[in-house]
Amino acid sequence: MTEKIQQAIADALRSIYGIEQAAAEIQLQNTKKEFEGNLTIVCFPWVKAARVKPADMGAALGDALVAAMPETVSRYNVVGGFLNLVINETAWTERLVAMHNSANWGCTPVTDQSPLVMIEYSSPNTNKPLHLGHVRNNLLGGALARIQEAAGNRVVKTNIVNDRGIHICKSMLAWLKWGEGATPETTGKKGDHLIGDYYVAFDKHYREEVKELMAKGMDEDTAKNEAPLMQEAREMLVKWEQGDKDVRALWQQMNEWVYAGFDETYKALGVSFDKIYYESETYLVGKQTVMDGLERGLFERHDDGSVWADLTANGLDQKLLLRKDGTSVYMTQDIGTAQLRYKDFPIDRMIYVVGNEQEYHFQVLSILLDRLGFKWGKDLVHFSYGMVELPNGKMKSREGTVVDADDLVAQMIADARAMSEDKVNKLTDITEAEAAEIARIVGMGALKYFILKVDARKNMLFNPEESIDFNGNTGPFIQYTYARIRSILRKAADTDLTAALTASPCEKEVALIQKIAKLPDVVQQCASDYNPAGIANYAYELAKEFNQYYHDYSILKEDDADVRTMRLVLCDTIARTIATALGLLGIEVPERM
RNA sequence: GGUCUCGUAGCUCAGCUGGAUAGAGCAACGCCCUUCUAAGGCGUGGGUCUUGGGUUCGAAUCCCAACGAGAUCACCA
Repeated sequence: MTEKIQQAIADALRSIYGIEQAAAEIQLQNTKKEFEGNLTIVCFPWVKAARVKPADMGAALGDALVAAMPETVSRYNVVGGFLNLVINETAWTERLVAMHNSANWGCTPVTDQSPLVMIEYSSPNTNKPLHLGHVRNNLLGGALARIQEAAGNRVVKTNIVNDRGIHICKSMLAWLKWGEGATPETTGKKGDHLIGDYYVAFDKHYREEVKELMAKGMDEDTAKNEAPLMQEAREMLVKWEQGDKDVRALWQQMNEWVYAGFDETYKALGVSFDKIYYESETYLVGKQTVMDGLERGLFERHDDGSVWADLTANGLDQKLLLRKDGTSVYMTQDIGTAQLRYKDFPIDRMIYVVGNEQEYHFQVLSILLDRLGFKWGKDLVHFSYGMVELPNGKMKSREGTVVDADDLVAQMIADARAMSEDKVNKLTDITEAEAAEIARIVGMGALKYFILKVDARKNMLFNPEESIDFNGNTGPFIQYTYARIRSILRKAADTDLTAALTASPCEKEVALIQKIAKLPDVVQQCASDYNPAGIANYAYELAKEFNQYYHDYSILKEDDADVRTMRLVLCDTIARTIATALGLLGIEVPERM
């Protein structure tokens, strides 16, 4: 419909004023509520070329449109340079039916020919449990993946697990020293939390050692370097690299505990991956790739044996790729991971979901991958998101000011449960299992929406003192709207919603139809902007608009059967649209709540 | 110091490639449940869109500068 109107305007501009204007670029916006009409065309862009007054142009275009497509444009009005079109009610009915019948409403089908987009997200270290920052990463990554897929891309979700390095050795060492053989089974702790405890223990003892050494007159840097615990950790890392049997066995064991813990958290968050890479498997590939690049003359070796990339041509500095002892750095590992991935998948576009503190890293990685010949390297996307801050600053694991992911999830679900039991008209005829499931869906909905509704680039504030809301602009508000509609539809289960609609929508209903109709555009836009928050905002606006309608209009009690059916179709389409939008964010919808 | 983000109501945030009188939620106050689910709806109050220039029919939006907040510029990952 919009395409036809755009074309008609382009035709009118040409025939009346001799202005050539590409139809697709003509902006049609929804008319503001204060004015009569549904769609608005802004005439200002052409008045100069046409040498007429804005209002005269509006009238001329309005006349032309009514003449050209009377079945769609029933009338118009002009305010200043704004041409407001009133679209025929039957056109809206047709629009509604088309959306209602659309099998996968709002989403573009994916084929074998669709571009392959790989999304890396989560990427945890295996020495401590996940916290709120990881939650943001995981939720954003999952949402991006779903949105890309809805926009018609093949999507591969990957995770690169940082399972090796000095930080793992710290946990291992502490466990050996003070763990007394503790396991998740003997302690009843989740594996990731157990290991995290030893990471903290290491740090505590280590700091004591440093303090003692400094008391003996050693300067801080030397003390940090020479503290016995740190030396032991380093020795352990060397042994690990050498493949020492005992160290590797312990490493394996502890990682398994951590993975079991992560799996629980991932499951609770509704996060999954198609392919998981481990740094212990990619870092050697990275070294090899760098060595190959060195041979091809892409990099250079310094006198001390270290290998560097010269980025001065790109306006950057030199970047180390291999230390003089031949060991790899962060960048080397990311190159190796890229190499493996490229071997595994025909990647067209790569998206890294990583915090904004690593913007420089990805700027460099992009240059290096491009230089190495990865076709997607140059245009790799660093989806850079802001930090989650607490009222008194950033989260710091060492200072214990972290919001633990598992605690938060449990708290949200408990809050949701309490909330539903406080309700005035709470559900009484449900089983314990149903109540628990609703609390899970609603609690997680509140958490996910809270995080995803804000622009990912911005730092966001989380105040643990104030629990996440369930009223207002929240996930539960939207879920509640869905549940209300489902309740109506259950009561009208005997109505045939596929029958031809004869009733026309009223003004408020037209506004809702216009809102629903935007879903495909919103999905496309949010996919190309990498903007999950746009989906959240859309879902909220739709839910809010529906709630007003729900308050003012009766659906089941409408006497006119034709109108009633039309309203049911509208409700059904809105429910599906809400479910789709929330689904893209990884938020489930309850049938009742 | 260089680079990159961000600055909108008391608080947390929307405002898409410039469009009509800048919007929500929370918090405060006042209404609305014998009526399809009150996790809802309606209303009141609350703003020099950090500041100053520029671009033009029109700027919260684009450009420049200043101020303020954050990130980054490691042989840490």
